Amino acid sequence: MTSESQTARAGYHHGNLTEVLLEAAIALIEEKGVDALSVREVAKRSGVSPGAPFRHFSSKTALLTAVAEQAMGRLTAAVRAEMSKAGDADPIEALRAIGRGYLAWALSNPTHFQVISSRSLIDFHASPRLVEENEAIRIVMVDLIARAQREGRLRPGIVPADLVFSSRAFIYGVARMWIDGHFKEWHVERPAPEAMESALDLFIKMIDAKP
Amino acid sequence: MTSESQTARAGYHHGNLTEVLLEAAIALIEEKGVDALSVREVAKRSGVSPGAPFRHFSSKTALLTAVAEQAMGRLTAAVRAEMSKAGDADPIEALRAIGRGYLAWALSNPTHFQVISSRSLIDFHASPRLVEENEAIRIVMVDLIARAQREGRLRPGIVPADLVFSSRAFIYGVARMWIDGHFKEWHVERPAPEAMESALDLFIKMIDAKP
DNA sequence: CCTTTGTGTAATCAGTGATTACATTGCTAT
DNA sequence: ATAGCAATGTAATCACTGATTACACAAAGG
Repeated sequence: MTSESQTARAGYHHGNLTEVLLEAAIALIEEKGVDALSVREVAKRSGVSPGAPFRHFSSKTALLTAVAEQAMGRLTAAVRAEMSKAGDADPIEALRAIGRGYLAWALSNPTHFQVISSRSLIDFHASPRLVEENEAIRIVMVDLIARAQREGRLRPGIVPADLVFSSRAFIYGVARMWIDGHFKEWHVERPAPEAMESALDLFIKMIDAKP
Repeated sequence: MTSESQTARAGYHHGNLTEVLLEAAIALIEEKGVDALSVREVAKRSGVSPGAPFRHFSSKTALLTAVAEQAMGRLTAAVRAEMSKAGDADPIEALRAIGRGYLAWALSNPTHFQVISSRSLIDFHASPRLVEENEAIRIVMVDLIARAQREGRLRPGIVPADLVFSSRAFIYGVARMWIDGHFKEWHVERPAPEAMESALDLFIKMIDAKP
């Protein structure tokens, strides 16, 4: 059992450049930020010539899209994990779990989140995985909100379809304010996790029929 | 009365390059997007050598920060205009006016909005104007929400300070979803202005003590 | 064995932000 | 008026970027 299974570095052919490039890209993004990413640097880190990555990813955008696919998988996993922790007895609590999972993940993986939500760095609609996984979470929200209304758990006067959009907008807004560094300007002094949790709390309180 | 008051193009010295560069930058951003902006192109459009802009803006970031300052002025103007239309009898309605003005402006000036809210394109905290104008609007919100609570117009259980943050997060989330092109994925079929208006409506309904 | 297909290299292109040395201008003080 | 000075524009250049091309090498299959 030789130790070449990880890197698989033959002399000329690299073996599994695709994966290595992805890892290198992620590491680099996490170190220097998304804007400072260059495929040349990724290539250098992978011990390969500057043009090599283009054999595996047709463009820088394609590389970042692949990064986004991996990230999206982790995001939905985090959301689902938080949901199963909450159980599915209470639809409102399930919605809170989604928000919590989403925010917690965005907080822990700012650069990944940035890549996912950008539409100039990646080509979102060119990736079925991205589209489908995003849609899956949306469907879950639609169902939960519909169920919440049926069970009278929703504040009267709220249109379900509008709430789906508004919930997402709210969570996305909180996450992006963090990512974009707006907390300071809005005098959020508490640690980010607490601030997000209490923001989430307020929103849930606002949609809930009764405390 | 010669017609050189606008451009003031002498032979060698340009006269008012600073302003012309700003206008060219804005035009270019509006044409090709923020990412495609280059100071070389700005220089070319202004009929000047590639290095000239750096006499007036120490870096590309500084140029974009200047663009942001101008944009921020227009944003707060739009918000204030909408506020004065609503009058200040009802604090809740004043808050709605802020949200409406903000969203309408973001919708009409997507690229400008993108520049303002970015923290990698511009150096926000290096510009007193940006910081102060942002803070001014925030103070208005703080006051309005405090007043709303005093007058019993706020839904019980809402902490004013939390609502300031959450309101902004919500509005920012809606605006960014639009800017980042997330409406399609979230099945917002209606025209954007309507979608934003009804999202705003829902939020106001949620914070209001009683319809 | 020999061809075909995939993969990496080397060289190169056009375009970028930024810096430097230099040219030109116009204002100000004598 | 004119000498000097500070401001402003130019030209050349640097290191870097994403991307493309022609070519070198290697493994797989007939």
